[in-house]
Amino acid sequence: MLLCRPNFFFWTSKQRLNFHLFSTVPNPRLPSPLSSLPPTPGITQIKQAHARTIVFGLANDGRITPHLLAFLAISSSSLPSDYALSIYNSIPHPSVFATNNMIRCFVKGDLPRHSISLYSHMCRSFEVAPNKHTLTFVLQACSNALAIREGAQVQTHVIKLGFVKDVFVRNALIHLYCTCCRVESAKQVFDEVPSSRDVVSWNSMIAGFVRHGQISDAQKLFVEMPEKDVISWGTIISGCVQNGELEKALDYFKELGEQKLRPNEAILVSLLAAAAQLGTLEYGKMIHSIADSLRFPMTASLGTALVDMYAKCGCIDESRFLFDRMPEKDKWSWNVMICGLATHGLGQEALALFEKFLTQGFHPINVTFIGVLTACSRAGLVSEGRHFFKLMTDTYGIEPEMEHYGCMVDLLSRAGFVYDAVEMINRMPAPPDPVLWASVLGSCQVHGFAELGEEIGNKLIQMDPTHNGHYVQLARIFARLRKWEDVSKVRRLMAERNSNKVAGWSLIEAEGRVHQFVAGDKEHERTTEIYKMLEIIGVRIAAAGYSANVTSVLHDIEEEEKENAIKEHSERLAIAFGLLVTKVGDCIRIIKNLRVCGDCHEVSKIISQVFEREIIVRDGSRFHHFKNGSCSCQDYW
DNA sequence: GACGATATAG
Repeated sequence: MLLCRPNFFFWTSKQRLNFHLFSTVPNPRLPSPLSSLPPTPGITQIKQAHARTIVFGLANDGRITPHLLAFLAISSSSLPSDYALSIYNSIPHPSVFATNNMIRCFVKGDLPRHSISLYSHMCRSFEVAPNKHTLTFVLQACSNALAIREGAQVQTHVIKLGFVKDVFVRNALIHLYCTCCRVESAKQVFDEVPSSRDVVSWNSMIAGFVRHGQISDAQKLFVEMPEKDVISWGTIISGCVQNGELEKALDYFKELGEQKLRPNEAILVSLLAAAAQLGTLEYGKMIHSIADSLRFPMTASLGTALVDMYAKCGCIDESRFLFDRMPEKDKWSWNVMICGLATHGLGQEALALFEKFLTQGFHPINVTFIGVLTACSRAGLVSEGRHFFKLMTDTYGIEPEMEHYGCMVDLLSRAGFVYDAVEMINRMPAPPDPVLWASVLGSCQVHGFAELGEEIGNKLIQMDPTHNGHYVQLARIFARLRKWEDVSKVRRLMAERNSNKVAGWSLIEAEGRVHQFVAGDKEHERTTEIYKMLEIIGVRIAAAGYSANVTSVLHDIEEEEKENAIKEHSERLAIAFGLLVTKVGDCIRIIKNLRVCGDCHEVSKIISQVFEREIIVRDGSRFHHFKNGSCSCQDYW
C-alpha cells in the first residue's frame, strides 16, 4: 500500500491545494495519513491525520512528523504548544525543517521565549545549522517577546551566516526594530540594501512610523513607494485613524476607490473605528453599506466594529439588532455590546447580557468588568456593583485597574456612600487619578458633605492646579456653607493661576457634513438663523415653565457663566442648528467632548417636548436620550 | 519542504 504513494512526501501545501482543486474525489489508491488535509487545517483535522500515521505505523517516520509540525504552524486554530512539542520530541534527530517548524509553533502558541530558547539550543548543539527560515522565525519570536537584545544578537548571526541580502530576513529585522521602538535602527536596515526591498519592507517601515506617531514620515514613504498593495493602503488608512487624522483617512479611502481597488476587511474596520470615535453616524452607515455592497462576510471582527460604531453613534437599537444577528461572535463582540448598553444607561440589559456571556462559557476580561461596573453605576445598583467587583478579583483573579476603581468610586459616591468611596481610594495600591477625587468631590457637593468636600477640594487643587473644574466645585461647596470670603478667595486663585477650561465643543452631522460648534461660536454660515433660533427656544421653553438653573446659592459665583456660557454653550448652538435642519418627529444627534452641564440637561429635556424631537447626546462619558421631556439617564449622571 | 507587512473593542 505504501508503495503506491509516489512523491507524496514532497508535496507542498500549495501543490496539495491544486490537487484538491483538480480532483474532487480523493484518490482511494493514495491512502496517505496526511493526504486529506486541507491547506490550512484545523487542529482536529491534524490530530485525525496524526492518528492515521499512528495506525499506519508511521508515528516515528522522520519524513512525516515534520510535516505535521508544519501543518500545526499554519493551522487555522489556536495551538496547544505542548502537543506540537510532544511530536517534536518524538523525532530522534530533528532536521532543520522540523526545528524551524517547532520554533514557528511556539510563536503561534504565544510562547516566543520558548522559540528563542529552542533557537539558542540549536546554535549550541551544532547538530544542524540555522537557515534563512530559522532566522526569520526566531526574529519574529523576538518581536513578539519584545526581546531586542536577543534580536540584535540574531542580527549578528544573520551577518555571520551570510543572509544579509535575504529579503524575508531583512523584513523580519525591520519589523523587530519597529516593534521594539527602534525606528531609526529599522530605517537603517531598510536603507542599507535597497535591492533587497519589496512591498513588505515598505509596508513594515510605514507601519513602524505609524506606530511611533510619525505619521508624516509614514505618508512620505507611502507616496514614495514604487508599488502599493492593499496592505499598504490599510496601513496608511489605519495609521491616519490612530493618529486622529480622520479626514485624511477618508481621503485615502476615496483615492483607493478611484483606483478601483477593493478594500479589505481591515480597512473597513479601521474606518468604522474612525466613525465611532467621531460619532459620525452617516459616515459609519456609508461604510456599512459599502461592506454590504461588496458582499463582505459578516465575520466577528467586522460585526463587532459595526456594533461598536452604531452604539457610539447613538443607535443602540441598531447596534443590538446587529449583535443579535451576528453569525459568529467572539469575546470582543460581547464586550463591546455590554459596554455599549452600559454607556446608554441600559444597566439591566447590560447585566442580563453579561449573565448570558457567562452561560455561553466565555471568560470575562478586564474590559468586561468595566462594562458591568459602569452598568451598575448608571443604574444605581450599589450592592450588585460591590458583588461584581469582588467577583472580578476573587473569582476571576483580575487585578482592578484605575478604570475599575473609577467605576466603583463613581457608583458609591453617586449613591451617597461618600465615605466608602474615600475608603476605596485610600485602599488603592497605586496613587489615584485626580478624576477619582473629583468624582467624590462632585458627590460631596450634591449630597452636602461640606467639610469632606472642602478637604478634597483643597487636595485636588494642589494635585492639579490648572484644572478649572476643581476650583468651581470647591467654590460651590464654600457657597453652600455661605463662606463668601472663601468663595472669592478660590475664584481669585483660579484667575491668578490662569487655570483654563478644556475648550468644549459639540458636533452634529447634517446635509452630509460635520458641523462643529464651540461656546459663543459665530463662525457658522447660518449664525444669524442659529441665534434667532436660540431666542425662539428661550421664549418657548420659558412658556413651558423653565427658569435658568442658577440657584441663589450659586448666584455669587456664576454670574458670568449665567450670562454667556450657559446660554451659548456649544451644545445649545448645536441643538439650535439641529432644530433648523430637522422637522417634528426627527432625531437630533450631538457629540460633545465634555460632560453635559445641569442647565443644558434641563433645557434639552424641555426642548425635546416643546419641539417634538428626540435629542441624543453623547457626552464625555455617556449617552443621554432626551424624549418627551425626560432623559434616559433619569437625571442621574 | 516553509518565511514577512495592515485593523477594532473601556
